[in-house]
Amino acid sequence: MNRTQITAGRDAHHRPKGVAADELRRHNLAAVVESLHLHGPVSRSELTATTGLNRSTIADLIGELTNLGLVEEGPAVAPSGPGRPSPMVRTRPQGAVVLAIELSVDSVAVATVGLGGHVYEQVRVPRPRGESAAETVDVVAGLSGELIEGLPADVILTGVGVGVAGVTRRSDGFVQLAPNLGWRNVALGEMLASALGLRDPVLVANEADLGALAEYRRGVGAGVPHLIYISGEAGIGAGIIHDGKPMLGAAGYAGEAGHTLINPDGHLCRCGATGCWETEAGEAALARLAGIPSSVTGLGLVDTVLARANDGDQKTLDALAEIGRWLGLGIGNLINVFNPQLVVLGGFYHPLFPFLEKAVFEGARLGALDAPGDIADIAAGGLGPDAPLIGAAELAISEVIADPAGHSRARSG
Amino acid sequence: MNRTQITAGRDAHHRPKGVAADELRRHNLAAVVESLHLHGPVSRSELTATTGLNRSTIADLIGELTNLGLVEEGPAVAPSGPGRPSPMVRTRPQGAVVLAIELSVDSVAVATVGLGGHVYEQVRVPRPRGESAAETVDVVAGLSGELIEGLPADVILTGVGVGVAGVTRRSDGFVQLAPNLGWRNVALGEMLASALGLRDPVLVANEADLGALAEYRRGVGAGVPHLIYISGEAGIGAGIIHDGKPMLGAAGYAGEAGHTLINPDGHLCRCGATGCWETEAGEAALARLAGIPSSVTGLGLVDTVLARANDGDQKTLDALAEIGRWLGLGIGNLINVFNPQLVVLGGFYHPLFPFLEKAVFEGARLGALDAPGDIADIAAGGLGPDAPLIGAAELAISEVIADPAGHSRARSG
DNA sequence: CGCCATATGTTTGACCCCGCAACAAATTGC
DNA sequence: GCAATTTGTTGCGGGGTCAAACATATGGCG
Repeated sequence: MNRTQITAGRDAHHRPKGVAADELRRHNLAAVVESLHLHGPVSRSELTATTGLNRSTIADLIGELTNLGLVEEGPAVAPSGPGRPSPMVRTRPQGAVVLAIELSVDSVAVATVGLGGHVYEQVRVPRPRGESAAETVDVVAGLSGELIEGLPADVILTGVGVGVAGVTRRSDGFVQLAPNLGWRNVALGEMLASALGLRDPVLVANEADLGALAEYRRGVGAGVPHLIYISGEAGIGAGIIHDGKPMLGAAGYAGEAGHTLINPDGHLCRCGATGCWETEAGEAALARLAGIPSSVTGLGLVDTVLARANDGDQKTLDALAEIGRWLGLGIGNLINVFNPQLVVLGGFYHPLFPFLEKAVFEGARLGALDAPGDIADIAAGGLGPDAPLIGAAELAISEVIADPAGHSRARSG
Repeated sequence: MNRTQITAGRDAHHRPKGVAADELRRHNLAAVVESLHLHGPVSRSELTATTGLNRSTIADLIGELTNLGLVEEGPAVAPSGPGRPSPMVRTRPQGAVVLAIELSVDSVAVATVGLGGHVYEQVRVPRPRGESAAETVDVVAGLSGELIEGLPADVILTGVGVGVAGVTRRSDGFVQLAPNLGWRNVALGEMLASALGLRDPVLVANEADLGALAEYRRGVGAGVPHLIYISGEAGIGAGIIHDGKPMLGAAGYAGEAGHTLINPDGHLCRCGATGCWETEAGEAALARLAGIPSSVTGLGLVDTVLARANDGDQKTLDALAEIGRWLGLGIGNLINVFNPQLVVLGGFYHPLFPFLEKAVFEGARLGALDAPGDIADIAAGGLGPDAPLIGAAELAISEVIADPAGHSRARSG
């Protein structure tokens, strides 16, 4: 708590800004690119319908985007009725390619992804628990170099997105605390920028926030404007999409739900407190209740539990029911506080979902009030373990989408 | 939890909309009105600076707003340097007046408020606990009629805002559950609309959401874009301002933090669950711990506690420390999840704040992670018990601000 | 008191962006 | 092969903002 810093924030009084005509153009260009990026190729005439803009305006916008190399037109397909067929418009992936990086507890992954979501290449390698930030950055830089080498010659690299399992400041990619990676106060954004040697900005975000973004844009939550993504790795993190936009809080720390108090008589958390949600519903709780040594973690733990559960081992099933119950109770809390339409389970909850489902729903039903509970669903993620990686790509691509012309200008200028 | 309804939401896939030129005008008119509404009179030249718009554009906008009766220009004041003095621009309160209504547990209040925040008149009367919705609406309609009668002849009434201590659906003002008012499934928006007999729309919102809005616009949180307002009445509610905008969730239920689980071994809540935050930190907990009969509630309870605390009664002080601790722990949870810059305490926490402060800060420090905790402050509200009432006015006035020309058109057409 | 410097309101013209209407083009169906 | 239909294309007009030139209102200075 800080009684003085707030005054600084207050000086930045909200002063509504006016907007000129070029802002209009930027907005409309972004609307077209976003639509194509998210929903794939559509005909010109469909674009006029969905955007509400005039035929001639759409023609003009597409012309500009074509010149920018972000979009191309193809032949019309399946002219279903009478009338002149409308050509299909699609993104040009090579017009804007980003490097996506995920630094997770047990693995790191790198991918090259183009506008529209085309994945050029993707690799994932294991990461030893306890590896230092410098070492991990080295590994990632190596992988990134290879992937960039492997790209076709005509692609334009335009940004880097990074997901990391820790408390991350958005403004500069500074990782305050990543207990499960064993990191603290790491200037990850800077380190990666210099290790990669690219002139593009490096955007660093929390893994759960990116999982949420990915599931919202391309997963089970596609088009659901109010959703929460629960990332179960060593700890628990939550990413929140509110009204179609990531909810980040003042500095980007929002969603640290793993360390909310849910059971004062519970177990000691590595954050120093007692009874945090993740001590009752997280990986450590699962190992503890299932009677598996705490040295078995990550994928090893999941595989062991999954094997035993499939064999019908009662102790394992009970353990899953118990952490499922706590998981559900915590989800109920989040439902009360955020009123989402959907809660998406990722991380190790994803493969275990069939065994957790019943207890999770019961716990959530118990914890949530009727009104918000009635409109909330719970589901396993649609993108599996790659959700945060895809989210990292989306994060970087969003910069291009937000200002297609400005971005290209900056690149050629 | 509902496994089917979500598909309906998904059909409403986010399709980015294009924007035409008139939207630009609306935005800029709104920017000017909002600036004047929030920050009071400013000179024309200051407006050009803060909005970033051109001198000539500002002149044009002010001309239109003057014609609409929303704004007027006065003589320049205090020309500090050389140069032609710039006339002051201020809101014309009578150009858009709203009726604000607050339905609280122990009292109801009504006010007439003009653009810029000018309060014409304001009344508050006690409300017996247990009064039915129909009875309360009757009382409020009577008070409203008197206040509207008392308005000057030239004012233009333009909307109604209502705050109610319950789980409220924003779209139609339907109150799902107001346990502390004793209401359930009340079509409050409709009832008030017909009882008032006005043609203006009636906007109903949760009391805590309006408290947050009020403290953000005119209270201790003025200009702090990430804040949480805690409303301590019979229960606990939270209103969230995120990035300068109310965070409402999918249906407007967001912020029901009073019923988040914080102590599984705690007390039974009237919501049916055990160990909700409000059973540990709410009014009932205070009475229980201070040894005051549960029949003493609301203001009576606060007065009793305050008197005893001022006398140095140890049992009362201990009770305050205990609920302060729980309050702080719950605030710590909210800080982790929302990463706010400021947490504002309202309702009965406001008068008791001096006795709660120490324990609240300790609890919050314990519950919050370092990173979000370092940038969060906790403070008593700046508007006292009237915060939700002022918020109700702001809610209704926001409609005018968002589209000044359109609103006037609708009125005269 | 008159002049200059300065800041700001006012007017005019230009540009950008979008919508509209007329026309041209491409397809279906008869 | 022709009408109906849908959509791309072109030219025009209007709304909105900006930039520049001009007009106006002040303070400072000699």
